[in-house]
Formats: sequence, structure tokens, C-alpha cells
Amino acid sequence: MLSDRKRAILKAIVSDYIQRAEPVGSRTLARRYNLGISPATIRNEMADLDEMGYLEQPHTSAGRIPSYMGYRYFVDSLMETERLSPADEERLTRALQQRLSKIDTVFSQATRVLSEVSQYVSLIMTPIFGQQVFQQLQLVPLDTHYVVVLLVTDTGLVQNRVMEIPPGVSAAELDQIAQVFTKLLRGMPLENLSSSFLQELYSVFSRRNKTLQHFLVELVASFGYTGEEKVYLGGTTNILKQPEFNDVEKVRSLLQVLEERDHLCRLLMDTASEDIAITIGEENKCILMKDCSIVTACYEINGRRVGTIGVLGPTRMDYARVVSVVEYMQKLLSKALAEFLC
Amino acid sequence: MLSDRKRAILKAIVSDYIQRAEPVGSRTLARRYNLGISPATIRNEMADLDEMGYLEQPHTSAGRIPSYMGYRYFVDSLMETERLSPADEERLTRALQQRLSKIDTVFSQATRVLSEVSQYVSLIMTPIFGQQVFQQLQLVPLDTHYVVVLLVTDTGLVQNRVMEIPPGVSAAELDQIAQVFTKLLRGMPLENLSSSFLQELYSVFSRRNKTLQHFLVELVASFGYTGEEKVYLGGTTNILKQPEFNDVEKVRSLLQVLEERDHLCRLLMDTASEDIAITIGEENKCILMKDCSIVTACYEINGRRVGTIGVLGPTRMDYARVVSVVEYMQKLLSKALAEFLC
DNA sequence: GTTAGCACTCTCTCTCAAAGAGTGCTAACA
DNA sequence: TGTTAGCACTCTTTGAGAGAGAGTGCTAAC
Repeated sequence: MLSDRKRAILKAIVSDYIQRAEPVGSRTLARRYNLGISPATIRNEMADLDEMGYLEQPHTSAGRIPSYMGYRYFVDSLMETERLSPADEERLTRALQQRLSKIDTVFSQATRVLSEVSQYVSLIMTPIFGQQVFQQLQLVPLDTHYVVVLLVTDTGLVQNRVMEIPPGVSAAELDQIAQVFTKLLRGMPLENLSSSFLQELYSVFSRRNKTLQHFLVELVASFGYTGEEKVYLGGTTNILKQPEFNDVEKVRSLLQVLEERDHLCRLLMDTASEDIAITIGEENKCILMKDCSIVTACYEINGRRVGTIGVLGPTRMDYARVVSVVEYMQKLLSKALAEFLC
Repeated sequence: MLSDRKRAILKAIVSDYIQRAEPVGSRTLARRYNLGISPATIRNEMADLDEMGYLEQPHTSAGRIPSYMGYRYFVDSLMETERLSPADEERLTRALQQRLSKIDTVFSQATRVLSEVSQYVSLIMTPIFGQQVFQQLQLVPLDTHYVVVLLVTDTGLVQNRVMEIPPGVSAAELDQIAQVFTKLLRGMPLENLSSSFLQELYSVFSRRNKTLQHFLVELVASFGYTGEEKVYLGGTTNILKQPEFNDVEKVRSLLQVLEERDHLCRLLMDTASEDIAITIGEENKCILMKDCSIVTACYEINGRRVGTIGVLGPTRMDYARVVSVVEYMQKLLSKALAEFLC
């Protein structure tokens, strides 16, 4: 356990470094923060904090910068989050208030404003496909050969895909299939579609031939489809304003991560459980992200946490502010989606 | 008109600069290319080309680099495109050959492999919404309150959107509306939906009340929706390997353009007419793109050029190679889409 | 326990000189 | 007359060295 004085010093150092991006020395610290002790004393405490692993020294005659442990301690027990400024709150609110025609627009607007207000990179993942609850299936024949499979879930997702109609199956029969599906599946999370259900389904249509069976298998397969989640990404260029990304090599390795949808999903899903989750530097599974931190939260649809929003920045990010922004956006987005889906 | 010797020298300079990214001097040129003339002669010719505007000098004692005019001349009359290597051809082909479940996958695979093979940034725009031809409309009621509007076009696009059912309209009536729409509109490009058509439509349903009219207006409005075109973007990080993007400021301004979907659309649409179009440096409408060039081509669906693919790189890009890659991908994608849509 | 003083270290910036690459001009050459 | 060799000149790049500045750790005094 750290003494109060050490805590005060650590807090001052982290705050200062977050603000200025430059190693903090004892003299500067004494001048800028009213700690009531001399630089020499601060030096002693800093040496302790260094040894304990909370601080690091880029080189002998530089000031100290927070280590990963320093950031972690700061975030867990020193940081004071405060309410967003009314101007920022309004900015966020307004972006989601205007009449939005498509659910896609809700997400893209949210992503845009989230990066603008946070001044970092923003990420929003659409509801996880498998976690959505089946509501109904419709089979809409386009002509004699093709049928549109229309899958509706509780989160407002309406997904369509075109399939071939198996020979000899009439429109009435397709309708019947859709009805059986809907009846059997309503209220079931998509990821829970087990093979036992399939058995039941097949038995209903057991009188029919192989072709139909094949059709059903393909139909169900389209439900099990993962990777339907889209990740909206905004404000990539914001990160380039940060002095730590003045090196093109660093930019490249970060962009490489941001370019891969799968990486982003993993980044956002890792922490999907808690309320507001903060992943700092080396806590990231992806080694290329060791100089970045992510603040994530889940938004809700129908009271269920179905998707994640996040803000990504350097480890030196303004955690207090970002937490406020993410928290606010989390509520805002949940509300906007609820309204959108009526 | 340039003399043969000037052409040979210009060609050598541009080729050399494309390859090495460093100003080319007369001595180096004489050594590396077998032009049969001395450095001094080359110097005289270079001075001429400089004065004519084909070359530029970063400073007095540096070699020459091609000006915008130099690149333009090179692309128009000096460049020799050659066939892609079999390895590259196979790489491109294979990416689009595997069984792809969704049309989305076709585009994203194409984008990925296009950037990998070209080693620059790749762009693919989905078919322009308004240019697609209406095939049919279906109205599928979800329950008593909501209906899914299902719009099918000739390019395989199946788009759905949820609308409220106006009070007092039965399923049978919805069906009738859909049938009238389909009958009146089949074969018409979406962008041609004029107000005269609307009059006709309204007259058919003229006996009905305001509510229905409102519904119809909204329905039609959803056809006129633009911005449905998606731009796939790949290989952003490739551009950071280029020495001209060692400056973070340059990277930032480029990424800013790439972040805006509208910018990208404009980039790709500007040149949608010709076969293979090359836009060099300052020819770009967007001033931030003055150090970049784009090679674009259109892919076809049902024999109509509906969308654009492109490769973006520095003005110093390997035009010959990129043209080959884009040309090959253009054909490949048209074929893949034809097969996909059966 | 706290503080002042001091020697020491390391980076950053500036200057300066030398090296290197390339040019333009002039005069000689075929 | 076109081509070439020679040469003085220009400009950038690189590296070394000096000095300033910031900060530390240690010691000794308060």
C-alpha cells in the first residue's frame, strides 16, 4: 500500500504526463503542483516509486514517466472522473437526436461523434449475431427459382439472403417451412440452435426427399453464420496528432491492427463482460497494441448487452475524460437504438 | 513533339525514379541505362526537358525528378505495360475462385487481394444504387404493425428496410401495392423514377386516403436513397512503406481523405467513363491528394458498368504494373460477380 | 524525516567543416 | 554543328564537438 504522499506524487506525475507527453522531473513537479515538499523529497519518493515499478526513466537524466503499473494504479485508485462539459454532452446528444433513417446511420453517426468528442479513435461493434434472439423467418419467392430468406431478430436486425428453391417445392410449402421455423425457434438465441433442434425440424419434414433436407441444412447454416458483426471505425487520424505516433513505423503497426476487422472484434469482445472496461498497454492480447489503451462499454437493446463501443488511444490517453465520454455514449446509444426500434 | 532521344531520356528518368524514389542525375543515368551518350549530353537534354516542364529539380545540385507533366507524358506515350506474372495472376484468381457465400465476401476478398498484389491502397465501390435496374418490390408484413420492404435489382442487390404499416391497410392491400409497383417499374433504372411516375402511381391508389399516400411517398423515397454505395478499402498500410510518406503530416492528410466515404466515392466516380483511367497527382479534385495517383476501371454486371475498382498510390507509383493488375482484376471481378449472381 | 548543494550524466541544439552528388558553362573535338 | 571533357560552383548530408539545459543521486546539514 502506498503512502498518501506517494499517491499524491504518482497522481501528479501521471496527470502531468498525460497532459504534456514529456517526462516529469522533480523540480517541475514541485513547481507545478502544490505538494508542500521540496524537489529533493520528491526525488526520494520518485526513486521509491521507480523501484516499486510504478515509474520508469527513459534515461538517467530524464524525468520519470508512468510504467504500465503506474497507469493501472492511476486508473484503479487515483483517477477522478468528472462529468462531461455541457457542450460535449450536447454535441453527442445532437448527433443521435436527428431523425435517422437507417440503423446503419445510427451507428455511423455515433462513431463519428464519439471520435470527435474524445479526440481518439472510436470503435462501435454491431450486435453479436449469435447472441440475438430469433423472432421470425420469412421465405419470399422472387420467381420460380429463387427465394429470399428473411431473418428477423429482436435487435431489429433484418437480414436477407438469396437461396435457390429446391425443385418441386411450391410457394405454399416454402411458407409452411417458414411457419414451422418461426414457431419452433421464436425466442431462441441464434447461437443455441443445437443439432437436437435440427433433428426435430427434419422429422417434421421427414416425408420429404433429400433435396429438401439439403435446403433446410443450408437454411440453418445461414443462421449459424458468424462474422456478421460489423465494426465501425472513426477518427483514425486523431491518433496521428499524438506525439507518440510521430514515428511512421508505429503508425503502420497500429493501422495494421485497425485494418483487420477480426482484430477489432477481438479487441472489443475481450472485455464485453464488465460495465466500463479499461485495457491498458500490454494488457492487450495483440502485441502490436502494447502502446495503446482501450476503454470499452456495452450498449443495450431490450435490456440485453448486445454490442460494444470503445475508444482507443495511446497509453497516455486522458482516461478520466474518455471514461466519461464512453459512459455517456453508452447510455445515449442504448436510448437511440431503443427509440429507433420503437 | 519530343525527339526520340529526349523520349528515351525521359523514360529512363521516370522509370528510375519510380523504382528508387531518388532524384536522377546525368552521370547515374548514363551509367545505369545504355543510352550511348555521355553525361554531358544527357545534361543538356535534361536542361531542355526541365525547361519544357517535364522535369523538376528539388534544388540546384540535385538530380531531376519527373513533374506532373512528366508522369502524364510517361503514362500516355512511354510506358510499356506487360502481362502480370503467372504467380500474381494465380493469386488474384484464387482469391475469387473459392466458394464465396455472400456478395459482400466477393468484394472484400477482391479488395484484399488487390492491395496485396499491387502493394498499394485498393478501393472497390459497390454498384451505384441509382444506376441499378428495378426488378421487383415485395412487401412482407412482420406483424400487424411493421412491414419489410424488399427491393430487388438486376445486380443482385436485395435491400430491405422496415416501415410502419399505415393503419387500416390489410396484407392483401400491401400485396397489391407491391404488385402495382413491380408492374410499373420493372426494367426502370432507379434514378429515373420521375415525379410523373409518382403521379401515375398515386392515381392508381387515388381512392385511398392521406395515410396511404404518405406511405407511398416514403416507399418511393427509399428508392431514391443515395449513399447506398459502399466503398471497400484495403492495404492502407502499404502506402506507409513508401518513402514519400515518411512524414506523419502527409500520412495524416491522406488518411483523412480515406476516412471519408464520400471522398472515396468521388475519387472513384470522377473517372467512371473510360476503360482504364489514370488520374495523376494534381489532376485529383481533392487538393490533399496532389501527391497521389489513382488507376481506376469499371467492372460489369449484366454487361453494364455498374461499379468501379481502383488502386491508389503515390504519384511515383509503378503505373505499368498497377494498370496490369487493375485490368486483370476488372475482368476477374466481372466474371466472379456474374457467376455469383448465376 | 526533510532539504540544500553539488558533481555527474544524458540529451538536444547549434555550428562548422568535409564529403558527395550534381549542375552549368566553356572550350575542345569529330 | 552536335558531342564531350573538364572544371568551378552550389547545395545537401553527415559527423564531430561544444555548450546549454534538465534532471538525478548522493552527501551533509538542518
